[in-house]
Amino acid sequence: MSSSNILKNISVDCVVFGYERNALRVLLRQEFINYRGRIYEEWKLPGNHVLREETTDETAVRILREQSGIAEDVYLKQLSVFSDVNRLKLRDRDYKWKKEQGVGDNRVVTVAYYSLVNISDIDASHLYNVARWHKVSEVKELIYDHKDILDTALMQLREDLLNKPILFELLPELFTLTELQTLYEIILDTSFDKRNFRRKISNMKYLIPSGKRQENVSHKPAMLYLFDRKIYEKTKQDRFDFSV
Amino acid sequence: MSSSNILKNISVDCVVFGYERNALRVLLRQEFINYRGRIYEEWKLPGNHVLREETTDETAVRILREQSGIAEDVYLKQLSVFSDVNRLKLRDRDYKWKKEQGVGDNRVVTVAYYSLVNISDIDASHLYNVARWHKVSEVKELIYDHKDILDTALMQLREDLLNKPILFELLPELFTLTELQTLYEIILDTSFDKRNFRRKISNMKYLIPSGKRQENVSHKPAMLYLFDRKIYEKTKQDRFDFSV
DNA sequence: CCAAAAGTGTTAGCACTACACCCATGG
DNA sequence: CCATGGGTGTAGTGCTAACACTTTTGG
Repeated sequence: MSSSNILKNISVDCVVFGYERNALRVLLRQEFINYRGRIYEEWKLPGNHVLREETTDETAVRILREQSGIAEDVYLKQLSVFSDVNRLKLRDRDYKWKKEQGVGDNRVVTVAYYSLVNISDIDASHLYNVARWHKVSEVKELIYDHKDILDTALMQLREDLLNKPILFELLPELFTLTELQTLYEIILDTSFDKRNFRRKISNMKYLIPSGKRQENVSHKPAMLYLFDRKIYEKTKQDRFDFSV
Repeated sequence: MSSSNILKNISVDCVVFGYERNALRVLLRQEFINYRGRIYEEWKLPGNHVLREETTDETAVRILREQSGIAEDVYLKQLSVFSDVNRLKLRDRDYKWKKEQGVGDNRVVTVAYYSLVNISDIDASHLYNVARWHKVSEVKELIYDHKDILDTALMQLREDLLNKPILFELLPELFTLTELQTLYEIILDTSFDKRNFRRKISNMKYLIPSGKRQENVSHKPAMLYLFDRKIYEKTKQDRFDFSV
């Protein structure tokens, strides 16, 4: 990568959320940092510098493609800028490693994005370097300020899912109402009454029973639903409700 | 300004909203651009490059202080990054002028903030260069992509004021309920029923009658209210309501 | 027939909407 | 006494929350 091609002071980091085996997960990349004679195993968010001829949105798409094998259109939203002067220097070994990467500046402002993907859509063999899905609830420490970024993304996701039908992005095309409810409950860390949840769902005209049912389950097979984006775009309306 | 001190590729622009004489206003700075033998009068948002040793939040505060004489704590919120590759080149005369400013790079990613201030709190004599309050509804064209930034800020403001008690930031410390209602109506471009509005208000525990009343008005003097931030912080609660 | 999850209705309280008149003040 | 904006109540409607049992399938 020719350094005149990249903006040395600006990067993009992506918080890629997925949902698998009853847990919200985040895609992290592994790096090994050699510091004072010891090898540290570190995890970081997929990220990269912004190229001179690219918007930050394009950088985010490129990161997803190059580092996660995510080729299709996915939900991607700009979160926030992280610009703390010492964000790369919070731990000495991170900073030393950063300097070894050779991009040549130690002041990097990063634009964070978050993304929602359906894990089963992703060809795991395309995952760049060592990248793995981690349970969000079990992520303790990340390189630089990436744990802050992850925490911010999670807060934003919780807020967004109350106002926009985005959780479908985490599910396969066809899903059951119980799967959807469980997903809401896991991310919001709460629980809902099944009947009330379904009544609310049935007011959402863009959530459509597909006619197909689960197969090979040892209980009454559930109806599979799908999210119709076109109907949503047509019927959504701004909420006029200043409640706080 | 020594150019080694500043980040050439990163700036901050501030959309400063105020409210005066029944209109939402925005603070704009005037520049005269000499282009092909003609002087163009241009308006822009207050903005500047980020210094090497400062966060973008700090840049925004500095811009408000230096360019608007806004010294006190004001409401300030990060909006979004604008990173279009050609955002400075939308009009040739803007781009030529930018190059004359001598910061030395033509690829600038800007972090936009929006701010809410009480115009009467601001000492107008401190306004830097020529800066004036413009009716938001009458702003037609701005330099670079600043009109886009303003439009985005207005949309964000409309969304935020439905969910957070931020409009008080635009009013004097003591205000009447009619003033508050008019402010909502102007920004949202709608109208509310007076009794219903007041019922809603009376559910907001942090909105307190001060005991004082208007003076020297030729009608029944209205009660003056104040916004109690401490009570708001204590009593606010997350809304669990996925309605869309 | 057992285990497991699917699916379904009613009631009570609360919030939102629509709507019209009297009150207090300055001039 | 007039003009101006301040201030108040009620009834109907729809959303929300709480709550338990029957159904369908695989094993």
